[in-house]
Amino acid sequence: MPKSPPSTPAKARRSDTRERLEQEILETAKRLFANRGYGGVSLDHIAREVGTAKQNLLYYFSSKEMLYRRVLHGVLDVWLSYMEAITHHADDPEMALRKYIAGKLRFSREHPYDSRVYANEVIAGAPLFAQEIKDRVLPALQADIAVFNGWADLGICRRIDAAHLMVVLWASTQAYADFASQICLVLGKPELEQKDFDAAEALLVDMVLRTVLKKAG
Amino acid sequence: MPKSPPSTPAKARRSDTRERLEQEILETAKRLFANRGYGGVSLDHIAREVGTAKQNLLYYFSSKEMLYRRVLHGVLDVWLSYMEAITHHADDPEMALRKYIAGKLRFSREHPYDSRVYANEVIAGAPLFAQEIKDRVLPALQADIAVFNGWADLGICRRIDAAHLMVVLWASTQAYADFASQICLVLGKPELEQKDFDAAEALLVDMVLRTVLKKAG
DNA sequence: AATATAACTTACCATTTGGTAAATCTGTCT
DNA sequence: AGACAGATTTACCAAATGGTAAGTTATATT
Repeated sequence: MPKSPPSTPAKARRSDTRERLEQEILETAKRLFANRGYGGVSLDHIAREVGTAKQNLLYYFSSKEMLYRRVLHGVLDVWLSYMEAITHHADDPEMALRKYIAGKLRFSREHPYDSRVYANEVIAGAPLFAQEIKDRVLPALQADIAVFNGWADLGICRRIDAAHLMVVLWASTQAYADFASQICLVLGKPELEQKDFDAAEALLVDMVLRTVLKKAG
Repeated sequence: MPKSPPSTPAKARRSDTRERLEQEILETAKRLFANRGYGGVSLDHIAREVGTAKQNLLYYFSSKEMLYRRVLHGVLDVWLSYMEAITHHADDPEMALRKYIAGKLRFSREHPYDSRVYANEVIAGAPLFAQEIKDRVLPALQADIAVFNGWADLGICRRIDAAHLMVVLWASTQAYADFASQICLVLGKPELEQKDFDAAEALLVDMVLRTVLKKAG
């Protein structure tokens, strides 16, 4: 078998492996930062896990802080990509809320490390992250809040404190990633399964719809 | 003025100052662990903040890990002390839930560092803490869940998934300590005020009562 | 006042930390 | 093949880390 088909542009291959390693470093760093926090992880630790030398990390990322910033940036990309449900269903409160809750729970299930990195950073007061949160998260949240208030204006749902509702939704869904270890203890199982996420979704949807929607009868 | 009244038992005075310093170390360590995580804080850092030498910390606490364990133990004491509302009002669902939500929010307001230390530990998978959580938190939670199920059995409230409801309550209330920095951003203010906690309480109580109670009409 | 003990400090130590500089290796292009 | 840039390792470094051991000061007890 030809180990490198001549049709493949040679130039691309090297930068491909570079990108792949870079990505692997980011993923590994994310996992470790998620579990032990920024201060609890050393470059050497990350490098060993990736299977390269610490100095090679510093070839890819100029410093530990820069590596962390890149991780955070990626986390935020993922986080935001799951958050567009409400504004995308701005005409249908029930659908929007269902999608939103489902999406955020899916995020917790599919990206627990991202969720925990984010949580760690926020708990620490977002020292390296405040600006990016202001620039990217805040507009998204405020758009969602505006949608809620628009519904109330139109009279198609009850007027509630949208900002605090967002907090409740955000905290409740994120808990299934961040606090999974303790939820497992409560549920008496080694790890969360899909049906646990389904149960969480059912409860949350129930709670939120009862609160937000105007009862027909 | 007599600097030490003879009536005061001399023996007590030395151990009093000892205890006071020990307490100050624990408080300072708690604050720093809360903000930067276990790995992000050094003994020297804590000592400087307290105003003593690192080696003196090691006189009071045999190692960094032991100090951290003591901090965690204290955190759990406080945490549990705020969690007894439900079982103390086991005859009145509405009152129990109101008190519970109010209590947990008060915990977040009055003990944000405790809350964050706890959150950090749980996010990390509770490596040093799993046993103590099993021994002390789990029974409390299961008692609460049993109370919920008892209400459902009696038909005085709807049958809901009590474990997940506890998660929602826990996460939502704790968020006002752990994620305060971001909630402030959303609310557009430098720090949370009492009225924000009041608004959170109103919304949460509204949501939970709508979900749990059987509507009269 | 003398002595024992508790409280604190000084001096050290091996290891680990994030980071730099230079040397080496490895594909790629002419 | 040889030059060249990209990728990786080797060799260091100063500072910080958790921790030990011995010394010094303050405080009780006799």
